[in-house]
Amino acid sequence: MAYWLMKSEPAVYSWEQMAGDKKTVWSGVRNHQAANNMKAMKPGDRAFFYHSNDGREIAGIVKVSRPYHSDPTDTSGKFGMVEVTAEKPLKKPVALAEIKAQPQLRNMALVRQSRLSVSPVTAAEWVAICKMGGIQP
DNA sequence: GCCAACGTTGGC
DNA sequence: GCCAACGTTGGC
Repeated sequence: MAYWLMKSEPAVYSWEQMAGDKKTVWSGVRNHQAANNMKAMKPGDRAFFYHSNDGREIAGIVKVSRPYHSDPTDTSGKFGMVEVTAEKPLKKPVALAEIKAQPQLRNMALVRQSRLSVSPVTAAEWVAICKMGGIQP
């Protein structure tokens, strides 16, 4: 069981839409590092749903419901996608500023590589953020 | 709106 | 294979 973080601009696709849709495919990723992270995902893995740009906070949790497979929006055939299902919102969204203020979270991929749209999360980071978000890990 | 980080492209 | 130019992401 691994943990991840997936970014979305709320103006494009928000947590509210994610929760309404129940599940969605994470298409459109065109970065190899992000794609490799999705490749490593297994059904049942969980990911934080992060609002980038406008919001800058973790809003909810999704679960991987289908492993990496080809992305029909990529005509080159190089990139794939996973399918994720909304699990639950955080009781209290966790802002990027709060994450940066926590010494034990300073090494998060989210902080260190701000442009990476799909990044790994360690078990310790997962637990700490769930606690900050007011939910059970 | 600005800019840092970083990926990609293309000339050589 | 190197590197300058350029485009994009995303925080501030």
